[in-house]
Amino acid sequence: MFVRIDLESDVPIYTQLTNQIMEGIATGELQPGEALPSVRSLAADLGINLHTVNKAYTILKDSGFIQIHRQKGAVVQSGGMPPADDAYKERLAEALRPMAAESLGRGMSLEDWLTICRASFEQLKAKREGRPI
Amino acid sequence: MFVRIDLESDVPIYTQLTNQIMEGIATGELQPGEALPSVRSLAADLGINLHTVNKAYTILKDSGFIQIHRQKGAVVQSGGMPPADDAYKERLAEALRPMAAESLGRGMSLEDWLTICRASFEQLKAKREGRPI
DNA sequence: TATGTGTTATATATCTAATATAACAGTTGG
DNA sequence: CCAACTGTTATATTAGATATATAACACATA
Repeated sequence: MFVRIDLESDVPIYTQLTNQIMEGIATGELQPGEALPSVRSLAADLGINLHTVNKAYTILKDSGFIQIHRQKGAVVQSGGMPPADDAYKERLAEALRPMAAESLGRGMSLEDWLTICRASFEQLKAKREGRPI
Repeated sequence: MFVRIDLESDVPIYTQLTNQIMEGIATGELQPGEALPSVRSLAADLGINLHTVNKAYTILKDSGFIQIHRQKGAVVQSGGMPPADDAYKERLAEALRPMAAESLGRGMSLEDWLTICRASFEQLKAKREGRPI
């Protein structure tokens, strides 16, 4: 697995896991229909508890990025990813606001800001496109 | 004061406070040299504890957005705001990554993403420029 | 029938968030 | 000088989040 957990980070382990799996899905490193490791095996691999992995899986299931077949395991969503609807865009804008405020406060220009935003997105997109489907 | 606290939010109160004061500074609603309310009066206004306000003030002081004169109170930084140096830009990019990943996963294009990023920044910037110095 | 899924249920330890009091050091206004 | 106001420090308590440890359950399947 490609997951790396930082136990020193102040970001909760289940959040790190959720983010990295989501990133894997976004970049195509994890293909639709592809099986994720079982909660027990991934927990063992990472040296963490089964429930911590389960919490990440549950979050991803609830937001629609994976499916969980009760006796078969977790699988990357194959019936289309959840849409970027208005509700999501609003949540996104809300989350971006404090960052935009701090950047503006530190004297960044709109161009500075957009450069970093663009880089963050393109980096992931490039990863996906450099990958066979 | 312009601060609104949402007690139902899962965002900690001191973080909400920190963000809103930072936003006030970024938009110019709070001018350099301007005094902030004392920890006790702001806490009373918002119906929260003095230490919660103090925590927000301490974070803003440590990051360089306000100064604290021990017996005079908290004042918006007048000696220049902290810069958007490489360390900050790296932290920013790191924080943006999970959001970019989810947006990409949900099928947003680079243009969709940049539109929302631009709007978040411009909204604050416009507020600042529509304000006399 | 044994094994491997996710799930549920308890229990525990540790840390964060928030509150409640109280006191201290130093400035400032009456 | 004295009362009032700053931030600061200290202690204690409550509630919740995070993470772990065990154990058991329901269900499919090899």
